[in-house]
Amino acid sequence: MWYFERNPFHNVVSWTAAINGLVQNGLNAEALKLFLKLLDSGVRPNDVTFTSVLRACAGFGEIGLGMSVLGLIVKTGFEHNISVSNSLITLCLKMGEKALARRIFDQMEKKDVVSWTAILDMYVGMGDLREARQIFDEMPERNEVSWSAMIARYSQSGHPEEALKLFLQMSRNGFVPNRSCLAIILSALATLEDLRVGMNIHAHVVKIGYEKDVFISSSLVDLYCKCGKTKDGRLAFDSMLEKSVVSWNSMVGGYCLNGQMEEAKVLFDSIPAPNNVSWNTMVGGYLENKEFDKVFEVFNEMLLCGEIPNASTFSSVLCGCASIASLEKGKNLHGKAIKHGTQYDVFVGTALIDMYAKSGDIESSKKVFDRMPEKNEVSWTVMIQGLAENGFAEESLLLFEEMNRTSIVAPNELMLLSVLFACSHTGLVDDGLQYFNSMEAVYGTKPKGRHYTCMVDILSRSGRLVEAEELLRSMPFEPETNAWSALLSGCSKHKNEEIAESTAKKLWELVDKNSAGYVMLSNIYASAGRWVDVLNIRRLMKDRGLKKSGGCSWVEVKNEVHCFYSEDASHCQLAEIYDLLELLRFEMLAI
DNA sequence: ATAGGGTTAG
Repeated sequence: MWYFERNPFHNVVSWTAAINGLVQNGLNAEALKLFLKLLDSGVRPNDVTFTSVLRACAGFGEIGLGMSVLGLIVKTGFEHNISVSNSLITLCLKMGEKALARRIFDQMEKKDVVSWTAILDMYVGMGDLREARQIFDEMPERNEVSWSAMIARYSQSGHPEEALKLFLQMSRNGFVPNRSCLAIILSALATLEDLRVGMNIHAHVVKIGYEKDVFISSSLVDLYCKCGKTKDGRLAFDSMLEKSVVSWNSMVGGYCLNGQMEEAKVLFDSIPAPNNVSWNTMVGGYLENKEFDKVFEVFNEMLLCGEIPNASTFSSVLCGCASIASLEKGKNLHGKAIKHGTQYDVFVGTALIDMYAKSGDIESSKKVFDRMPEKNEVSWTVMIQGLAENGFAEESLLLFEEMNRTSIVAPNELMLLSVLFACSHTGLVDDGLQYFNSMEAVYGTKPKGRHYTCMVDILSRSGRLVEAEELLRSMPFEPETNAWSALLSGCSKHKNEEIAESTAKKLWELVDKNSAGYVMLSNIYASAGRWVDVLNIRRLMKDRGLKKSGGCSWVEVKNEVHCFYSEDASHCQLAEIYDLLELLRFEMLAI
C-alpha cells in the first residue's frame, strides 16, 4: 500500500493488485473503498478487477453492493467473462442466492472446471448429494479440485466409504491427489477406522514430503486415535513442527475417545489458545466416559473463562443432565440455551426432550418436541421412547404412527423396542405381534435379542405361554436371560406348571454365567411362593461368592444428588432422615 | 494482478 499510494502513475494493473492485496488480507471494506477511488480516477476496471471486487463483496456480506457491481460489469461488457461469472456465482452462493447462482451458471456460454465445481458445491451444500453427483458425472472436464470437492463432501456428509471409493477411482484415472485431498481422505479413513489403508497413505505422505502439512498431520493424529492407537497418534502429534488448535483438539479428542481422561485433561490444560471446540471436546469426553460431575465442572470452568458455549456444548451438558435425571440443572441449562439462541438446534432440542423425559417431566418434553423446527431420527426416537417409558403408551404408539405418515424418518431398532414396550404396557398383544412380525419386512430391521425379549414378555403377560415358548425356541440366536425369566414369570402368573418347569430348568443352566440370573430366578420363585427354592438359590449364591447388586435411588436437593442404597445405609444424615420419617408417620396416625 | 477444494467437538 505504501508504494501504491506514493506512485503517481496508476493503471488498471496496479489498482487491481492493490485491491487484491487488501482482499487477501481480509480487509474487504478497504478494498471496496479503493475500488470506488479507482472509479473516480477514471481508470476502467477490467475482468481481474471485478473478480477481486466481487470477492470483497462476498467477504463483506453485501449482496446489494454486489448487484450494483453487476450493473457495472454488464455496462463494461464483462458479463460473459468466465472468471467474472465464476466470482458472481461464488458471491451468490455465499449470500444464499442459490436460484440466482444457478441462473448465472445456466446462462454462461462457456463454462470451465471452476464454474462446474462451484455449482457442484452448491448442491452439495444444500445436502443434495445425489444432484451433486449427477453434476459431477456430467461435468465435461474435471481436475483434482473437482474430485477433491466431491470426495470432501461425501466424507463430511457421513459417507466416508463413498469418499474412499471415489478417491481410488480418482487415482485410477491418473489424477494425483494434492494436499487437501490427502487431508480429506485421511479424515474419511479415520471415520472408517481403516488403519491398514490409512497407514499406506501415511507412508505415501512421508514419501512425497507432505507430512509437515498441518492439515495432513492433524488428520493423521485423528486417524491413529480413532483406530485406538493413541500412542501412535501422540507420536505423530509430537513430531509436528507447527501445531494448530485443530491438532491439539484432535489429540485431546483422541484421548477422550479411548477413555484416557487424565491424559486428555493434562493436554487440554496445555493448549496455548483453546477454542470452543477444545472445550466441547472435554465436555463431550467426560460425558462419554460417564464422569458426569466433571461434565458440569468443565462447563462451569468454560463459562468462567469467557468462552461462549454453542449448540454442541448445550447438547452435551443437557445429555449429562438426562443421565443423572437432574431436572433442576436441566431447566437452568434450558434457560441458558435460550439466552444463547441455541434452543432451535436439532441436537439441543433432542437433548432437552430426553432430559425432561428422563426427569419425568413429559409435558415439557412434548412442548420442546412440538416447537422443534427440524426433527431428526434421534428426536423422534427419544420422544417415542420418553412417552413409552413414562407410561403414556397410547400416545407413544400414536406418535410412532404419525411419524410413519408424515416424516421421511425411518423407524429404527430403538423406536421399535419402545413401540413393543408400549404394547406390552397396554396389553396390546396383537398390535405387538403385528409390529414385531413386520419389523424386517416393513421397517427393514432384524429383531434383536431385546425385541424378542419384549415380545416374549407381551405374550407371557397375557397368558399366551405356548406362543411365547415357541417364539423363544425358534430364535435364530441365543436369547437373553431376561427372555426366559419373562416367560417364567408369565407361567407363575398364569399357573402353568409344565412350561414353568422346563423354563426354570433352562434358567438354571444360564444362571451359572451371571449373578443377575440367580437374582431373577430367586425373585420368580419368591413371587410364586416357592420359598424353599428361594432359600436354595440364595445359599448357592453365597457359596459361590456372588453378590446381588443393590438397588439404588436418589433425590436431588439444592443441586446436590443424594444416593440411597438398599443394602448399604451410609447416607451422612441417615439418623435425621429416619427421625423425620418417624415424625411423619406419627402425624399421619394422628389424622 | 484473478475465480473452485483441506483437519477437530454434539
